[in-house]
Amino acid sequence: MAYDHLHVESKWQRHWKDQGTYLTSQDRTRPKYYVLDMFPYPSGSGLHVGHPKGYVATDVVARARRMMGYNVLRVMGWDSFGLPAERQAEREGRHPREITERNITTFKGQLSRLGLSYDWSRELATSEPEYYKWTQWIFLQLYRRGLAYQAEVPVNWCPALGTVLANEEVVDGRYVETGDVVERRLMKQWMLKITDYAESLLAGLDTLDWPEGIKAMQREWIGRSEGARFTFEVADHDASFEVFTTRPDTLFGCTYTVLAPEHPLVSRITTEAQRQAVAAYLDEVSRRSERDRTSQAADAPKTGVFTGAYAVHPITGEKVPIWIADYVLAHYGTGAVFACPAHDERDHAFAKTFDLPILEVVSGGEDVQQAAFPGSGPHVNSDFLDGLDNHEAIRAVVAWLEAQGKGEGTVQYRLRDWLFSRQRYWGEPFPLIELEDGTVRALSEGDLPVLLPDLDAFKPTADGQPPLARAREWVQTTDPMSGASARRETNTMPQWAGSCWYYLRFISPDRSDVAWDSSEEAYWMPVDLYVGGAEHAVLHLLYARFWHHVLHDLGLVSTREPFQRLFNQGMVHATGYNTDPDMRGRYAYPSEVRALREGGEIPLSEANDEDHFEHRESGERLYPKLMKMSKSRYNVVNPDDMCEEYGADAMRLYELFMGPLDVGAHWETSGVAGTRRFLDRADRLVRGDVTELVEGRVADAELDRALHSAIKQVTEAVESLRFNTAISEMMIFVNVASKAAKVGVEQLSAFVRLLAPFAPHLAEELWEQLGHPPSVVDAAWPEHDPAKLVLETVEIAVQVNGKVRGRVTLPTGASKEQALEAARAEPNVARQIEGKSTVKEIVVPGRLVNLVVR
RNA sequence: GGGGUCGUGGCGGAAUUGGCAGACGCGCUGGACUAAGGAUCCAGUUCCUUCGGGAGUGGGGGUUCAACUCCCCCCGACCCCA
Repeated sequence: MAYDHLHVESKWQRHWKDQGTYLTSQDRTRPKYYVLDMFPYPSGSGLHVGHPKGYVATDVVARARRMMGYNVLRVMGWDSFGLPAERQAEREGRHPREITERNITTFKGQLSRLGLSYDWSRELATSEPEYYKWTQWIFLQLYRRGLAYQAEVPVNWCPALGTVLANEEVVDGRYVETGDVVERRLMKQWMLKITDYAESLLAGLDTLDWPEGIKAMQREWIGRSEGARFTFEVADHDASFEVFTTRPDTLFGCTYTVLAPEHPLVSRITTEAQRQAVAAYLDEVSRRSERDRTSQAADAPKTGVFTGAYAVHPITGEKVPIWIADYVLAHYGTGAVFACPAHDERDHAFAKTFDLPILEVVSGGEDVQQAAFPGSGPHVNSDFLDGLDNHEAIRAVVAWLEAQGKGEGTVQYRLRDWLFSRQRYWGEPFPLIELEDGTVRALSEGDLPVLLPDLDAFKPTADGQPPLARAREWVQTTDPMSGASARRETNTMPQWAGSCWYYLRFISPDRSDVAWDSSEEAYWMPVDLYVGGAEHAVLHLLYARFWHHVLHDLGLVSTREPFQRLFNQGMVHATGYNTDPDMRGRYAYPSEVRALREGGEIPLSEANDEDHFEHRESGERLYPKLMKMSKSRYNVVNPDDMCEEYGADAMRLYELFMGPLDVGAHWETSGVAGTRRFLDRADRLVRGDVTELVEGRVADAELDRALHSAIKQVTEAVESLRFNTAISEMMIFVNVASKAAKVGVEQLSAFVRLLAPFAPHLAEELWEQLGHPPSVVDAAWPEHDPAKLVLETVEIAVQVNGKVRGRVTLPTGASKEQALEAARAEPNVARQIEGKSTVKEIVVPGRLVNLVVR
């Protein structure tokens, strides 16, 4: 008999709501545990089963920690500003606020059904004025500290969307979301000086309990490199340019220099003879994206053009030609490099292409005319560096440059300042005004929030101004300080802004006088466990850390780092079917797919990649591929359907049982049926339908072993987040208990408490069934007894020459001699070793015996 | 091109970190109870086998009494950086 999940789940969800079960406790005597999910952007398509995987995992942690005596903060909110709502609003002719509210309702409904233990009284949305008031306030803190500035910078401009995009939103010259073409343009933008915090962000990583891979990605993103900066004079001009290099030791191998095409010096130094060629090249370059420019492999064709001008080598005084080439980027380093083709692959390829000289200065490689030698070795052709290795040479040349006042050793970061403005409507307005004389003035705290004005069109204006320029009355304002007329800033903040500090707002979401209560902040911070997708490895996590470091320097938060432990859950995949083997054609819904094997139709669930797939209606050939779930690929599974058919508890269990939390997993709905069967077996067991229940506990070593092993595994899983094996231990307990002649209520009660974080609804029902008053949510977590894990006898394997030839059962703790004696007596083993002499005997207590014979 | 993660039955995945490969679950096969089965229960399920055994964790080599686990080479997948 299957239990009625719809009844059980609605019953307990109502009970929890009526009792306020999940409201955060005000008890400050217990140890705290702040477990946080990366809050979602409430998209129009709703949740699919991949989204709740992390939420279910954190829910298990939160519930178990609560039972272990922790005071748990468990919250959810919405990252609700963003471009998609704005575009949806344009399509539907509604306001983005309306779209956003509708989407939030959908998301919340779907999440609620899963029985997640969120304290919904702390719900927040980044697009609410009560929230973004404080986002603006934090911006003011940054601004006052000199960390926000305006600059004319090359940006990714998307004409179709009428906005700039962040570098990370552009791949291959197109917006990753829509495929719209993106071009490079110089525009005045707000920037945040995250580069000032490069060293701090780098150092902080060492203190964090994060996956090494994510830390490595952040380190790479920050890209600290040590090297030297020095100056080249331009021959016959009153001009010079700085270069940065990590290999100053190869300076004597410099045979030419290269400026970025956008370098300000280019137009000044280009000779008449070269002017036309340079102009043509600049035009060509402007059409290439940055990624195209930098993503060239060493063997990819190099482009560039000679300016006609020469630079003076800072040491030798020789003249070397100045080229421009697009592999040098204007805003990385100094926008200029010296080229040493003998020891740098890109320089080598460039020199080969344009027939420039190649001079070896580090020996130890092959023929440098044929290939660059980037390795180390004694220096040659290098005057005072001759004979030194790379390390010594770098130190010597930097010392020389510094002594001559021509340069210095320096540290360079790849990290660039954060482009912080967007020409969009649905984002936080800047708390800034511009006076008529052009000075920018920050508003004061009392002027916040700067509310988003209501508009009925959300596209940029015809003359290319951001949508907010449409709100004429809003834009035209007066300076609250002087009463002078002023204009409001019409850019808005990027979507990353709101998510930079939401974890702080959850701490005291109802305070209207402060962003957060500092004593509460001191109690709850840092976030003990932060779970979300690895796709935010760099951006969100770096931006949020940056703000937090600044807030810490301002004395506004008590910890240096916001997220002590980070865990990335893997994505959920499902098979998508496309008319093209490379998935560039049209997708088909699984229900439209027919699978054929040897000409006959087989169920889709049995098919593999070797089978033939076609569209039921059109007969068109289809190709299967396991892919990330997404609506556009027609391969999503809706959690509502799972809850309806199998129940939220079965769905929750399957999310975690699929495989390790941190790796991708393939969704199979039949697996949910499996976890549901487990719950049904547990239900029947606790109801006494399969075996006799007795008061107290029964003395049954096997049963106790299964129980205590499950307690141990589940308890460890709460720390390690390895839930799949923990669930299997609970299954084993139910299997063992179901076979036992009788089971004690105490033993079942312990099991139900283990089950509670995973399947909270059924666990409440079973807890009641066992005679306990509600709620199991606050029952004490069981502890395992190591003594119960030891069985009286143990079966060990007997190997002969490394191959298993038999098994013997021994009392636990048997001596080596006993083990050997029993092993030799085992008939099959005895036959195998008969007439042979023993060379070696290996005994691993409780595991195996290996007899090496000849 | 560089770096990282990984590769185990028909499928998802276990394996105390060098000690019985395939736990647990899905699927499948047979049986029981059934008017019925998308319910439940029982048994089986890596492959080959002359039923003695033999082979087996992407492929090849190595270290070891013992290798999914450690080392070297190769192939493949995914991710990140160029």
